[in-house]
Amino acid sequence: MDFQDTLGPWMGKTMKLMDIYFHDYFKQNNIDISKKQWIILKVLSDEDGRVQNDLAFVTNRDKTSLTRLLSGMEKKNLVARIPSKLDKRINHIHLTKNGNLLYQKTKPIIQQLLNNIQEPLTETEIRDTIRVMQKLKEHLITKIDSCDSN
Amino acid sequence: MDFQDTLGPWMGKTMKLMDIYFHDYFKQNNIDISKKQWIILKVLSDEDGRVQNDLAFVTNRDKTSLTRLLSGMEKKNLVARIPSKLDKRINHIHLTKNGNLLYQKTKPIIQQLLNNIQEPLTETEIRDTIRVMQKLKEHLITKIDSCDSN
DNA sequence: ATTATTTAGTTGCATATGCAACTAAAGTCA
DNA sequence: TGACTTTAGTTGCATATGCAACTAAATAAT
Repeated sequence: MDFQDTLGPWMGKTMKLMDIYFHDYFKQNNIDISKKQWIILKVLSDEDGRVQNDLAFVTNRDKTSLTRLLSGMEKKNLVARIPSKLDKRINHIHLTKNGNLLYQKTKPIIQQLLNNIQEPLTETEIRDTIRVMQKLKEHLITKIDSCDSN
Repeated sequence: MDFQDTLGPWMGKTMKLMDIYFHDYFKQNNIDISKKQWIILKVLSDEDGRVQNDLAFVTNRDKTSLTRLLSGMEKKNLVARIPSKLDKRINHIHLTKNGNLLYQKTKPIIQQLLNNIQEPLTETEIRDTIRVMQKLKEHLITKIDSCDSN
């Protein structure tokens, strides 16, 4: 089996183009954040005040990576770290007024963006492909877990 | 349309797990290179002595990123930059003996790895999903090009 | 109660990435 | 031939990532 005929490289190239398109689209609309920062805004908009560690988990990111991502966003006044009074180790992460405004501004733009990206695909193609991704993801999780114990 | 129901995030999560599995598998077999470095070895093994800029293009990478990736690989004595005598701006990138040995060592491991990853998928699922990726990729290329001219 | 362990978060180090600005070598054109 | 443009590659700066090692706080164990 040749590497080029497997899913990995095709997914990689396509993801890269999606990221570039995402970035360009934001830039054209004067939205000055990265995709990764946007995802944090989205997660917080769905549920504000999440615990930092939790936020790292749901965004599939090492906690050290999140630490620095949030530091950048704090500098831009998009989010705030609020230490819990019950457990002094914990930070709750909150959207600032500024961060929320920016997120609201991105909402219609993201809708257009998602439509544009998936435009050439049928409903069935999208659904089937997502199902394949889910199957592959579950499979990889079991593979990776079983490696840990070796 | 909700972001979570689109292809992007599913592809992102799955790719991340594939990268982790790739990394772990190499580590278990005492192969001390990253996936990105491995791809360079593979491309050079298929066609040695490629021009540096060319190598950046086929690996979907900014030339500055490749500059530093190659510098790291040169330090590890995996590849060598050979300046062209016909055009003094150009470097031809060659596998070293050491780099080639390492690549040969990875070949059977990569075969197992690719089999393991795609194990739960049928031939049809793989083929259809690659076809969707290709369609999406072509679509994004036209989208991104048309943005440039705006 | 005091020690040991776990948990949340940060910092140091190494890798990887892209944009902008740069150098040097070729190519163009007038 | 001399000035303009293009091309290949590098360097500075900013962002992002993960592993290992660390601090401080909370739990568990004895």
